[in-house]
Amino acid sequence: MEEHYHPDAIERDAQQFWNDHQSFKVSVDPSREKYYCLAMFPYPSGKLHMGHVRNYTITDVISRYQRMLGKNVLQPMGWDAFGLPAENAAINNNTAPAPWTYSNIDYMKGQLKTLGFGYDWSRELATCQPGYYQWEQWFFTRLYEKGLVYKKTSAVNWCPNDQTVLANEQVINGCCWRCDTQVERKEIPQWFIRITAYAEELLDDLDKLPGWPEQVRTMQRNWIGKSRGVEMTFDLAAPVGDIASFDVYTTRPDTLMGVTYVTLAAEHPLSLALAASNPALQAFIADCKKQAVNEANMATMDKKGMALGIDAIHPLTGEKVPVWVGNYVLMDYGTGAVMAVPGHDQRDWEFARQYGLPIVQVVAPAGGEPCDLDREAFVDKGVLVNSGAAFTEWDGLPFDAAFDAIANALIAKGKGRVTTNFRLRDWGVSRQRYWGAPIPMLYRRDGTEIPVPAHKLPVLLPEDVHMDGVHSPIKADPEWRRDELNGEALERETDTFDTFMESSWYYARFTCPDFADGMLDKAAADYWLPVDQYVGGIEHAILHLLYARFFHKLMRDEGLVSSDEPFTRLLCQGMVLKDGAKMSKSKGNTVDPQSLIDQYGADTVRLFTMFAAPPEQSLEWSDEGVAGAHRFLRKLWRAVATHLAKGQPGALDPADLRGQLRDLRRKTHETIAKVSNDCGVRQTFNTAIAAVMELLNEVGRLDDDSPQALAVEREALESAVLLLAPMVPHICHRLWRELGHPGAVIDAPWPAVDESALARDSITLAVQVNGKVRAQLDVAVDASRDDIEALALAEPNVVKFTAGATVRKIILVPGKLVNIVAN
RNA sequence: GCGGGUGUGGCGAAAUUGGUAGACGCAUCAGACUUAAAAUCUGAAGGGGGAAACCCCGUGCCGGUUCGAUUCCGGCCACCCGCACCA
Repeated sequence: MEEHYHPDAIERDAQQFWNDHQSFKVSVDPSREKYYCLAMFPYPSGKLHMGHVRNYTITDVISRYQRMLGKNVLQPMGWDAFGLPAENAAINNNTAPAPWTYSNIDYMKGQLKTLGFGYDWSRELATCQPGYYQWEQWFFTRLYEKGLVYKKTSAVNWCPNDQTVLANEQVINGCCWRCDTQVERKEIPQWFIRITAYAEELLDDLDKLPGWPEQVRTMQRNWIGKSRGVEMTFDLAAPVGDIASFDVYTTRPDTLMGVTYVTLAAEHPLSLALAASNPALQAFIADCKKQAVNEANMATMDKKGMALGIDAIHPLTGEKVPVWVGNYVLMDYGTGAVMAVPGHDQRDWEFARQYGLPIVQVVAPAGGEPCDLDREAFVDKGVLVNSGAAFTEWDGLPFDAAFDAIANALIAKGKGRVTTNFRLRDWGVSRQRYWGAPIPMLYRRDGTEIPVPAHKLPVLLPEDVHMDGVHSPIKADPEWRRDELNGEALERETDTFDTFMESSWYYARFTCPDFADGMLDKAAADYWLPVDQYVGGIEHAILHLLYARFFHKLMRDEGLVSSDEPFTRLLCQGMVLKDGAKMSKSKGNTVDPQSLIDQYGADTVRLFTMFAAPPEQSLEWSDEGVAGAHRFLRKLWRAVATHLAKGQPGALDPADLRGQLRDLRRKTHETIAKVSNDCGVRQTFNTAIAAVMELLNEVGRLDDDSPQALAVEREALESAVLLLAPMVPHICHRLWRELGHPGAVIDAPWPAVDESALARDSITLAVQVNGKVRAQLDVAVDASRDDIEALALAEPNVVKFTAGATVRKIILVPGKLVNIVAN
């Protein structure tokens, strides 16, 4: 065996072997247990960054570990190929999005190969291929026929100078990123999918996902935001045109008696009706529109309002309350109108203070603590006070009783009803951009729509286009827009799908990427789905993962898949940081994976990535740490080479081991047990690697060249190679061969723990006095409680700290410690 | 603003069910080998005190529960992620 570790040749050879043997190509095999391991597929942005490397290394380690457990492992890879950056890159590089995207895919695929990931490349797909998006278009028309798709007007960011729609990302400080013009909100017709029809199931089924991080389930629960509340009608004191009333929704009907005004959205029909004859109001509404469509902005901006000069009738008291318009009420949410209770809502309180509106208290702390509404609103649930002269019997009611009493009073008057409300809104899938899947809809002259029939699919996106930097080429092309059906001239929809559409079902298409007769091949999908382990960034905790869960249920209801949920286990990896900040081009703190692979080899990069932090935590990049990982691989190589140079080991006789040989064999099996648990259960690969490092340190301390010692050392080194094989597969591929095995290490079984090797004669206990460690005590493993207590009390340092005190009790934690409580 | 998370040596981290805080690695220092360097190996090391044995302090901050808290509870602070058209 060569004395020195040369990763370039070793890695080339191992990759050649896997390629020659088609090692990772898999097919349906009902006789074997399947394991589908999937990383969130990349956007082909140009080249791999460290976040990709981390994501795919974690996934590859899990895949290879599961393979060693004997499973039929599917690990595919593909490209989330549509999206905004391609349009910008095409403009900057004077090319079109398609060639830019395909060339990036080509380059990044080469990089993935040099990292040695075990993908079944025969299943590669890119979402910009017609063979992929045609099924998405077909599925959308199915949803349309089922009534799960509809069109409505909705707000977008509009640059009045460029006359174009902007993504949130393209709005910088409220202005267009190209021309710095102040962005406006504009209502345009767009397609929506009724995710709210599945809100209840999406919420309930979170309980069926014990393999997901609790934090992600909590985030999704809060995002869906199921609430029980009351929808009620406020009549106007005098009708405005044909508008005589409007509805509001509240989760706090207990505070209804504290309503001192109501606030409408700028786009509310009532606001618009009044604006027709009110130039000041027109100006205010126009001003309200001068802001981006972004909830974070909405929540943090200065609240502004204007009195509409009309009154509404409180549905219970019959009193008049003024109607206002406010910039913070959005037409998209709820009914576009809110009842204001400044005494018990902090936002309303601030608004009331600013405009001199009355603040009244109708809820008091249940425990009678003081609260001062001059300082802030009292927003907690409490008991009713001052709740109207006609309803004094409500005073003193706690929240639940107050909710029911007031809801019932509204119901009795025909002014309201109890409803379940979701914060979740329907999914707007229209994008006014070119580089996406065309939405398969056709329009008649009268504006009515027809879904594109299946035989006319796919609606192809032309790839040979010129980007002018502002407008979508398919919107600008009258030829492309023209279509016909049965002799009737029709116009095509020119909006494209949100790219979340493609990423919502790619995991299912990977089971049958070339299936030409439908969206999914049922046999393949039923065998491989659901995905056993999904791995990706925490930034996808809500949107992507919720849409994919939704799509899975839609596909189930179409009879395409048989499970309720797409991803059994989810691992959200942390970010890669450098100098404490997220690695990003804009911060200029990126590390190019390629240069590290060239310098140290893929195994070093993989090892450092897995060793530096547990997968769910952020990972602080360290060039010195990478060098350290490389050093460890050299040490592993040298350990095997040195061992082999000592000659053939004898036959291992486990029953006859003594002293350091028995200790080393125990360490070997303790390490197998720990690494198995760390990889298979805890998914803490950093501690798994640390355990193998400890084992190798012990091997280095062995000073015995007897045939029996070589046998123990052989077992330790072979175990180390097997345990590290998922993480550093190239070097382990070679070392396994050097150790004399004819088969490849990828096909070797995961090592088993010999329980008998773990046995000990004695153990060391910590002895505490009042919780502080005062001594260490070696005792026989079978020592009795009495013996241990006597030995502990006799320890000199224990005697010193218990002198003059009475021993109150002695706590014994078996195998760990003794705590003597004395005072 | 709302929702979720994180906080432990000079640094990345470990402590798996409430049980010896700092495993493993990086950086540092000392020693061995070497003409020298690199590489490699050995050792030291949380802070403070002490010749040593050993003692005191210490897991963002304040408080609580417990024989015992990095771990559980309450309140704060700082930073990070998401907020529906970035992917």
